[in-house]
Amino acid sequence: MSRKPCCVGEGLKKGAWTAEEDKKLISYIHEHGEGGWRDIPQKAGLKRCGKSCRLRWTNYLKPDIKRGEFSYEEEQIIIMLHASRGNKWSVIGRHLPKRTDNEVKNYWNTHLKKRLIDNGIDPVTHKPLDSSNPGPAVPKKFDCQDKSLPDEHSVQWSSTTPASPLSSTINSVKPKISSGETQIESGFLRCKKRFERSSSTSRLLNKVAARASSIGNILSTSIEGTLSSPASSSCLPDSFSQSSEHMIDNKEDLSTSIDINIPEYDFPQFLEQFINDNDEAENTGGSNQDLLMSDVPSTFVDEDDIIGDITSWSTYLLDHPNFMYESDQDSEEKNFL
DNA sequence: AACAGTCTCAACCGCCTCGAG
DNA sequence: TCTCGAGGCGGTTGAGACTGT
Repeated sequence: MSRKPCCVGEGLKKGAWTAEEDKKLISYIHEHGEGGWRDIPQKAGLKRCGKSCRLRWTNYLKPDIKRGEFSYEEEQIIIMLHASRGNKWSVIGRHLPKRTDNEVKNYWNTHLKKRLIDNGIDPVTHKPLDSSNPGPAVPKKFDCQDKSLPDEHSVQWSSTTPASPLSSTINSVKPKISSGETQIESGFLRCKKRFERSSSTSRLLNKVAARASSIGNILSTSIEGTLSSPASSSCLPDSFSQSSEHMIDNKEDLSTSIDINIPEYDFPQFLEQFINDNDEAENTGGSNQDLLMSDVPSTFVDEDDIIGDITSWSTYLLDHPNFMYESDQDSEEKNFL
């Protein structure tokens, strides 16, 4: 049995909305609120189907919709969540305040997907496209290389540079250097350079990728409230359960209070902490597994406790909601140069 | 200036989910 | 338990804008 299309009707208008129609819809919703979409066209005096009205409202007319260019941070969030959730645009959209799922979907299809492919990353699996080579397949050049930068700022990956799927994917999105290129390097690029100098580059990159992937899972899972069920949380340490409850309690905050444009940026600090923690762990024999060749799946599960201290990890995220955001250039220069 | 090719994104289509009766 | 329908979701389309020649 096939259902009749909802928008079959005599004289129903299709296509682009006019300013007049927008005005009618807005004033009706302001007066009566959302919902009851089927009846709205008639009541608002529109020759549109209810579904069309709903879409127009949610994707375009709603007052708290943010339009325009996606920031680098928003791009990272999209990639991270896409790696862990796939084409769940509504889920991804919920993590981007004021962005609609439709906008996220469009942006992925027209920008990010293309960029990943250009950099040799499969946008579906988030793994290097050259799957015939099981080794450390990587883009020929570090993907954050900005053509506008002087040569000394171009980081070349060596053939042994590791690339877990997510690290490859995230690397593949060139940060947008703000106009004027006064931010000679983004914090991201500097982090990469720092990693290059590190003797444990491979492990670090893989772990960062693994943890980053997990952040996506943690955030998604917690915000959707699945961690609140005893069944799902019972397998986790008590400390994490408490932490996740804390996250759930704050899900409203997470979804609404994060201002993507906040210029604060703790990523360097986070990396410092991460590197220190990692070094400590290695010195004490706590982490001796080289993940260089490991294939961290996009839906990475920390079964082997690679993300050992998940409580402090999630706590860090809660305390530093802007950890991925661009820093003040000066303070960052001090940290990295 | 004119045309063709490409890109962007608002809007549509059809299937799915879930709650009400 | 089943059916129905509203709302939600993801995939796709196509008009208009943009870019290159």
